[in-house]
Amino acid sequence: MEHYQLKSFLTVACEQNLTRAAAVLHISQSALSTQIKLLEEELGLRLFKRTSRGMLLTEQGRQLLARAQDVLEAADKLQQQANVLARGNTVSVTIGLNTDPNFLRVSAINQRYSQLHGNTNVIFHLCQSIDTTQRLRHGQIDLGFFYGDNREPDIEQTVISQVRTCVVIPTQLLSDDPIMSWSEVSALPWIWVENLPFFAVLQQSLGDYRTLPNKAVTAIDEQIVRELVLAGQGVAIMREDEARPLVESGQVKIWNKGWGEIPLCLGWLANNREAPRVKAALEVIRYIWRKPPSMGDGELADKCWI
Amino acid sequence: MEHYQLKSFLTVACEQNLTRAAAVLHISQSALSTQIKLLEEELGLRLFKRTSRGMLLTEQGRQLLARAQDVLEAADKLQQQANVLARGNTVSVTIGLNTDPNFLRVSAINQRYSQLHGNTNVIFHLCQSIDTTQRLRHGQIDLGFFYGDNREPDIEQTVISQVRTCVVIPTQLLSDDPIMSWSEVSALPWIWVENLPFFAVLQQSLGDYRTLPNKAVTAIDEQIVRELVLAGQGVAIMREDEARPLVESGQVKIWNKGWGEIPLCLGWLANNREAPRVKAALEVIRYIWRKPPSMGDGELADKCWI
DNA sequence: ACAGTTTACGCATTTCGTAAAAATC
DNA sequence: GATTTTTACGAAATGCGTAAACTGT
Repeated sequence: MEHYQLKSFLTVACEQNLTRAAAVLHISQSALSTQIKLLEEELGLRLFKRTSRGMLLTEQGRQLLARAQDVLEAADKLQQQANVLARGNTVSVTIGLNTDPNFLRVSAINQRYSQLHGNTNVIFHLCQSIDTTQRLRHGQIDLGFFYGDNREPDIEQTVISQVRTCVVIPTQLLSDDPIMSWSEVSALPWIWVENLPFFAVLQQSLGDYRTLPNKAVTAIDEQIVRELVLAGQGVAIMREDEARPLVESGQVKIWNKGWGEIPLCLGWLANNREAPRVKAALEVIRYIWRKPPSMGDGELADKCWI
Repeated sequence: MEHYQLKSFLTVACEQNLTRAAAVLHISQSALSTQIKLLEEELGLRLFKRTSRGMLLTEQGRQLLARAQDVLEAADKLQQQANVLARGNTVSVTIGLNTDPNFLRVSAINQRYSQLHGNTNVIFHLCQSIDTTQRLRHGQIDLGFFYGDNREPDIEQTVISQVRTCVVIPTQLLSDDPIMSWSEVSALPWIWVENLPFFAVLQQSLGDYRTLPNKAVTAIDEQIVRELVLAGQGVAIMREDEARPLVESGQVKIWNKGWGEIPLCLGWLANNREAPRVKAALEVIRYIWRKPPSMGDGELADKCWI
């Protein structure tokens, strides 16, 4: 799957016609045809429905086009930032986020950090728990949040908080019986996230129940889990705070035996332990996470619009 | 700039050594060497410093690696979602967001939407104002937010709100004189966002002052603007609500002649005017945006953690 | 019959690998 | 002098274009 294939995919989707798209891309129809064909083969599905009047996106193609555009956009940004970097520059402390910024209180962290250390500044960067170690080692981030334990010799860590997780069941999937056993729940379709250590916790608390859940769909990230749960596609494990609004709107129920707890940790390179920016950031984050968030406080307060 | 080059870039950065990286990638050292060289030439900067012990990321390389990893991650997600789509599926209404979800009240929108229409669900997708039209036309999004006016025959729109914008000046760049004229401000370095129509508004309100600001840096998106402003790299135009916490933390001041207002619009394909999911979503969004957000309400209420 | 996509096949470009040269500690 | 990157060049692979075949309206 190469960049030029995605660009072709996008262009064909726009033009809805191979001939015109080929003209736009300044290549021949036949070359474009094989590009699309190879891309479809690689992805293992049909992106377009071929009609006598042109190429029409399939539903699958429609959904993947959005993702393809994400890739192209990210690549654009890379190119543009390269242009920018050919001149200006910026130095700062960089913090990796393994989940949504609001939950991690980035706004409060930034505010306090820059109050205490006016000259430097914080850059937040999204990255999955699983990548944190790697990104720390190569200096892309100075500190990083991640779930679970991650004992590696060159990385130090501190537990920031315990995150409560729960099993959410879309109302569509509920049986009449209000009480469900693990065997009943595990038989339902599950929505799975690769590389997210939430399930290990559930397994612990369930103890004996060794049955593995029935993985119906493997999702890509937490956001997609939310989409799929809302669509009633399956049961999933979510953070409690994320599940709450879904419960309140009546779309899901929480399975009362499915509660778990997982540590939210903050890690940094042992070598950088004494670096001022790291020490400072660590102190700030510990301070911000000492107290639970509440209305008049932290991330909520400075999101207020009035 | 192709996918395999970025993968090579990442691997070399990880291994800090061409020879090892080549082994990981199952290609020869020489091939890898030329790949990196070509990538550097294309980007117009040096990604690595060559030492006798291997390849070390430059500061520019470090920053670009983060972006490259974003691209690779997006590509991974595309591949994974393709795998998912080879089986399951989901149907829903999709809404494009041109700026941060919290500001656009996605949580409140989702909550009300799913209360009223339990069977469908909302999928939010980030996309720049400039892309909204295109994404609407090709069905990637059913409705989309964008800034400013965008009169096109096949797209209908409604003004959702007026967004107040202001000119923020990092304290580092302030002169002693508390009152600054446009010629003084425009002479400062500016941080620019391609494709964001904030400046047109400023130009209107300033009227006579035709001097163009001194564009020091062209940033890639709003998040980077924020980073660069915090780093004191230049003056920028931001949404008022985004600027407020920066002002409160004393990092920037607002230039009092720089206030502007720009419409936040919601658009949809004229052809889809009667589609139930579009009508329903439109109604919900209008309702949510009728009243200003406040503490007990909407996006803040359901982010509460206690 | 027409507008469009797919397939076949030779050609051109790109990329790769081997091996030698250059650079740095 | 050991380790590592760069350069040179022939070989392999990949993508491209022309032209013919195919498909549905």
